[in-house]
Amino acid sequence: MSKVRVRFAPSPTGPLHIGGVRTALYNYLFARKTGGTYILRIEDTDRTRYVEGAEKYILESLKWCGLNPDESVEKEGDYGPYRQSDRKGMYVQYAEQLVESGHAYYAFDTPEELDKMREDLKTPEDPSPKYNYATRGKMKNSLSLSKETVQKMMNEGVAYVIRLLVEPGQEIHFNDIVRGAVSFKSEELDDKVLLKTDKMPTYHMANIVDDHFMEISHVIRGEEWLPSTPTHVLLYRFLGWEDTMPAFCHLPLILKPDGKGKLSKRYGAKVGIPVFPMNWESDTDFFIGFKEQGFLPEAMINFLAFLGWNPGTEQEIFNNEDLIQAFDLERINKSGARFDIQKARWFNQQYIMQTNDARLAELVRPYVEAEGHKPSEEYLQKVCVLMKERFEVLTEFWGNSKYFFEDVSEYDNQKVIRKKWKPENREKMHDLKSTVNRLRIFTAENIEEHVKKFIEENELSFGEVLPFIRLAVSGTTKGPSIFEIMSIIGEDEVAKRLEKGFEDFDKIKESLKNS
RNA sequence: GGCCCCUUCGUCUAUCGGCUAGGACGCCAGGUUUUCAUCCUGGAAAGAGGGGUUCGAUUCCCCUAGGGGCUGCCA
Repeated sequence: MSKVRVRFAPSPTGPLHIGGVRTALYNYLFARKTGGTYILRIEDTDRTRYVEGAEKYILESLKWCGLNPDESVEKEGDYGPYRQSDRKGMYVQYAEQLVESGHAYYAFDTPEELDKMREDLKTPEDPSPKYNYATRGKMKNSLSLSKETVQKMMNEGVAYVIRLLVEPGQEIHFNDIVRGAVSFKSEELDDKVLLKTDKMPTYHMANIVDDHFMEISHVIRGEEWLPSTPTHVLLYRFLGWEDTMPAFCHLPLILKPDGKGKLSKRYGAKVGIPVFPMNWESDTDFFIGFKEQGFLPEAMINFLAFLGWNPGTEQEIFNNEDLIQAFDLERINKSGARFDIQKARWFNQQYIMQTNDARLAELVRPYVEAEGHKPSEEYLQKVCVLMKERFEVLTEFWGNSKYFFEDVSEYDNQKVIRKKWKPENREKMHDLKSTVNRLRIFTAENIEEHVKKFIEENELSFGEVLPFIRLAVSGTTKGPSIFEIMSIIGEDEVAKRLEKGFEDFDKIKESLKNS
């Protein structure tokens, strides 16, 4: 087999959708698995849809995801340029070549005339008439007009496009790696525009020319391209490139989590789930990203890899290297996969738990600093040790861990105060505080030993004491071992919080009683 | 509407003619933790329907139904 060269070819019309990220991932994985080359090509042939900043966003997103291309606009290889607008001059000659060989023709119809044709020919049976063998004779093109008229219009500079001439009565077969044999009848195709009036190619023309000259071996792209693939096969054939035509691999779509349909950006915004790798902000739009929602790129990639593919084993956690090893185009599923944010969160939690303390501290630090605290590296890492299995996404870290960094201002469990707090034990609790505060060795083990001993000696129960130490020190009844928490926070701070907490509990109990 | 693609637990999926249909997420119950999370154990939960082919179909074929995609001088 000749060398594997694959490309991810997004269009810079906005932020890179999560489905695009998965397409990039599968291209990347396949290239790495086969020792091939993974290329990024920017498909910016539609100037009307060009969005400022989108290309940069795509590049940055891929970087964050760890899907760095071997060749791209930032890293030119031997097949450049890697931006289609920079390749503009290449396409015209092949479009012209197709006209000369009788496989394409000039068409002068204005957008208004096209609309009119579609409107006039529309019937209940055929609500969307095509520009094809049946209709092209009625339109203004070099097939329906006389040579002289065409020449005259060209001389006058009348705007024209070049359209592919598709003859009816043929079957176009091709093999898809995911779907197997697929075939279309040529009369179902339309005479697709190849070259637009601005001399820019359409996707159909550009992707064939570029894939050919970039020596692309496999086209791995979304299923939405399946219906236009026969047109692409025809283009390879008419250009004389069919013998080196790439293999096709059409990926199943990523669907909405609930009901039906393709996962869209609007939908994601509506239900508050990320649909983009990173935040996107423009004059008109704001979309939240996985990154800003507290996802680790490895977790997101692992999750995405399993949306439409699986290794056939029961292993689910795959790092980059594992994915490359296990990946196989043959094991990609045919049907669309629903996006399940819950599962994505589970993957993220798995990765957080696996992350070493130093890196986790680094990941979590921005959230702590955003709250105005600058803990030492050592301190933050200690907190991470205790908290790492207690949050699914990074953004939840602060809410669950703030008592390590600042005083307790409120208590999240009033019920336990109302039911179990005994003001008559106040004196004993005060003694407990003093006992704890006197400890010379302030380790979790030592605190635990002495607290338990104190409880026994004073004929208290764990239930009367432990929840209140916890609540006073952390403001919540949830969390890691209270003795570990105390040892990290330190004896002075602990004494202060116990004192204040016990006082607060008395007041709260009193006010709850009255209300 | 037409064309193409798809169809196993709620969701992601395993099964390449022998199935007591396996795993994961989520859910429920129990255990560990006198908290929470983690972890462990158990549970409920599926091959759209109808025809074939076959000794035997979730698996192969056909039809129906349902879903999705495409149907632009957008990609």
